[in-house]
Amino acid sequence: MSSEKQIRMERRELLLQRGVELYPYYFKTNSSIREIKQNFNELEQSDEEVSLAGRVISLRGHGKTMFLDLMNDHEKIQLYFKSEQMDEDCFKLAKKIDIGDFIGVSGKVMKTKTGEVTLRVLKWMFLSKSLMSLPEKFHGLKDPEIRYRQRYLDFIANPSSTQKMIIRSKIIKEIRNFLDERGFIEIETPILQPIYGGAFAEPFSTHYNSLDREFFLRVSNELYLKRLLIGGFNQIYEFAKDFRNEGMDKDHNPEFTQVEVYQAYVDYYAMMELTEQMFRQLALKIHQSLQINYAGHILDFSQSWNRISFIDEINRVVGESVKGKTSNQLEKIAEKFNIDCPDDISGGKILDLLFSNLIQPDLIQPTFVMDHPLEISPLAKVHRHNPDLVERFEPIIGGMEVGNAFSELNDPVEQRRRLEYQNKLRLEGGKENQPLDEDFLQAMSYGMPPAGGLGLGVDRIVMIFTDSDNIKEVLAFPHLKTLPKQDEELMSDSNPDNNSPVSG
RNA sequence: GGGUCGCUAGCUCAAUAGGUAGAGCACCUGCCUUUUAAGCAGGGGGUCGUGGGUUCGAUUCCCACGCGACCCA
Repeated sequence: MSSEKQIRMERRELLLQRGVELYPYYFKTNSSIREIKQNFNELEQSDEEVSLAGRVISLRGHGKTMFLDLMNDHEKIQLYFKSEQMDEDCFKLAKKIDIGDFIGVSGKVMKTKTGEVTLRVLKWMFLSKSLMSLPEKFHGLKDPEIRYRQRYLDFIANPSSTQKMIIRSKIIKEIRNFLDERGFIEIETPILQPIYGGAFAEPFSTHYNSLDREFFLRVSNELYLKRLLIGGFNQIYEFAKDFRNEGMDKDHNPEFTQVEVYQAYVDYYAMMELTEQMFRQLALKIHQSLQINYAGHILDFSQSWNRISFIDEINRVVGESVKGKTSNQLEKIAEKFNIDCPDDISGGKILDLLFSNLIQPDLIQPTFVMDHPLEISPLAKVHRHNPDLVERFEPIIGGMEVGNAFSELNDPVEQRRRLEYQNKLRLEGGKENQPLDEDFLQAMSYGMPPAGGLGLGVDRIVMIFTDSDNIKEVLAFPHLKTLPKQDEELMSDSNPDNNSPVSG
């Protein structure tokens, strides 16, 4: 049995025995692959010696010469090793380079017959020896399971995956710039919360040892940012990792990133404008264009977004007015459209299902869906012209919800009523309904300014700007089910002295 | 939650009307001083996702399960 790993292990041992340094502490470079490619002519004329570091990603040996491709910082350059141009031992040692190794080299630039910019190596050293073979050089790595479980291999093998991470970083930076330019300040709020709230979702729970009580990973940071409004901060935002204890699919990861933005003294119309401006700026900075490709469509950010009414759209699609309909009547309508409703579902929830199934998928161009039922929006202010609705909008792009925004409810008495109702539903079994947060209600009693609030799903925005059809593509480490083997290991590691059988 | 498809060498993929599996790249040995999916010659490598069942015999057929992809709810 001689697997490649074993062969490489033996090679490693042999080299170490010979006193070859395989894992040195540093390597000083004086150039980069990009720089060499950009300044090739000058470098060639100056005859200057340049040094580079990187990972060997392919290797072509020719007896007394060899060609290697070196990758660093997602750029690639060819290296040329020639026996007569370096110390004999040095060249012999080069025969021990494996694909995947990190090496440091110095030499002079040249072009090959075919015109490829190449570094003619005069000296080199190992920086790190690899024990595993990399994915195949031509077909690369395709298996989505390995791509996501061993994401580092995906980044080595698939430049488009790397590119998505780079764009993600740019988007986050650009949203920060956009908000900072407008006077917003970023404030971090707790991820571990004694009471969760601010969204419809089941939480992850954990145990806080020193307090000896259950805590929750936040499903939202909304109630904390509102406390900051109460505390006198007028324009605030937070990039928040939120955690919702639910399944994963194409556009859901249980752990996801939102940017939540609050501004005092404005309503949801101001938040719509802010959203439009933000996406315009993102499109220009990321793609240098107000039109971007997504899922075979051209999304146009040059215009004001479409604004449609949640209820009007439902009325239109179901062919009758849903105003005043009981949940039983709504359930019958849903059935007509082959939409299954869970037991004990509320009327508002059914309307939400109708909307997301029948209307949302067709909303490709940027659209604001406005004015949702009060019942499913406990933190939003009542609509100024319709007591059944709230002032709320969801930005929809490419058929996907990318956020949620309100004219924020700031009447403490009404807020208590609404949260008490939510809590009642929760106690009756509504797992996604939020508990009553007395501390938050007390804060609001001191007076909260009128405000517009906006939450945007960063992962989904990145999906749109990278033309990705799956949220896993835009997460560095998407959640996957643990493999059975891993499960066993985790159990035995975490409970080394637990011999008692686990029931259930 | 339901349906469809997939899981074969490190990677990308074949094959078998049921008789213990192949290719390319990668790897090993040798040759090779401008190659670039280098080339030539030789070689090694597989619990065919897991567990049952049918069978003289299962990677192949059946059942269950796991993981993943897509579609539906």
